[in-house]
Amino acid sequence: MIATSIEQIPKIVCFDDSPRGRLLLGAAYLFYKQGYEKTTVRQLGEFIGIQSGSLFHHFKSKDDILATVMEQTIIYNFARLKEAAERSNEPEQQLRDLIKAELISITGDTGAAMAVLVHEWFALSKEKQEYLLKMRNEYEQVWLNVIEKLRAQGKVKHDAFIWRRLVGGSISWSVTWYRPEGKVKVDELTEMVWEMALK
Amino acid sequence: MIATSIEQIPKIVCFDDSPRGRLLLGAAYLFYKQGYEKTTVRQLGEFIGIQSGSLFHHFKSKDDILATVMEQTIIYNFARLKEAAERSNEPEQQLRDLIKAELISITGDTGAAMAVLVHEWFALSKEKQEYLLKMRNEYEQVWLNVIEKLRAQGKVKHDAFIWRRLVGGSISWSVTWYRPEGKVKVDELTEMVWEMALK
DNA sequence: AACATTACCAAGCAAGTGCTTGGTTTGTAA
DNA sequence: TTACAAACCAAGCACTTGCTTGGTAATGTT
Repeated sequence: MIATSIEQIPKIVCFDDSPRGRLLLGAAYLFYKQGYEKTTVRQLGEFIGIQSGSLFHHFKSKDDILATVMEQTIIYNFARLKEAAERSNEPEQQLRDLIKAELISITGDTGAAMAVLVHEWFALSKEKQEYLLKMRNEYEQVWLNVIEKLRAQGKVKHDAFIWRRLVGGSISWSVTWYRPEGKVKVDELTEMVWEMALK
Repeated sequence: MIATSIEQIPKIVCFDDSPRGRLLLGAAYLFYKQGYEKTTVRQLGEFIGIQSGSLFHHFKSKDDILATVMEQTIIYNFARLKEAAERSNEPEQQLRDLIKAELISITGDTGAAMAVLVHEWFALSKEKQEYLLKMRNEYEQVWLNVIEKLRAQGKVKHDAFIWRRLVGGSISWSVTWYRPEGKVKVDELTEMVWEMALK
């Protein structure tokens, strides 16, 4: 059910394979599986194969580890979202690309890290929340730009913020049930969300 | 920002005003605001005005407190959902009533308790998860019955489970942003979700 | 070969954790 | 008034927590 060492778990693209990167990978996995509070520094140390005290050579606190996991996750997925937005000039297609990009972020290669980002948000100190929120706002702006174009074309009628939140909810919630190895493929799911959002 | 005693917080209809009920109310509030793991039995005791040890006269473990909060929340909101489903025979109207009922559960009187239910799910022991999952399935069945009727009428085309999860995601996600005292009223939000779901 | 930097270990401290124990107070009903 | 259970207190036990300290090994650069 739950892995006991870092060799048994899949890589996450956000983290390189330096000692520090492996530490973050292990942390993301354990925080994902057990939650931040339930994961002890001793367990994390054992998981990646070092003494618990040695963690604090790389990071100055447990909280700092969490914040770094989240930061790298945001940075990576922000880049992916922007890339998706630039793939087309046609807003309906742009929307499709954004939906798919976000679904992949959440259910695909960075899924565990994204789950941590969503789930352990308020385990963070206030200052670090504030810092990460700024990055989050940039991310949301990519969405809002596309939505506003759709509104200008009369294809979205409601308030852009609320609309985004409803659609974002559908997508984010998939972390609780979607399994990439199941029979529903990401492209199908993308299409379903897209239809709900626009029709 | 965060209350320091139980008199300062709003009541939750799931819990009566016996000593036990007040304990659950305080627990729901603190678990909601801080998370289950971060809330200590000492803090909970102080919050409701008794010694931490006295909590264990009412419940045999901290885990047991959490499970009871969740159980009562499910029972109450299951009743509310069933009531909503029985308010009409016309599936489109039934759907509207279900959406509104769930939005009220999450954003209204039982909001904090529902947030705990969603957020702290895997802080529970496996056995208690299993027990509560049975109740959760009954709850979902109410939804699926209505969706199947809509499918029979050709108003929903996709798989019922997935459709429910996308709609449920939009609704559940509202816990992260919706404020009842804001300008958007529940009826408007209900309408928006309803349109997304059906059109 | 010499040095500097990075990575790590072994041990442990101070504080906090859930929960137990043995006893006292409070409310209720006969 | 007596009887009894429910509600609670004061103290503390056994254990775990994040993190620090002073040192050693590995790595890379000149």
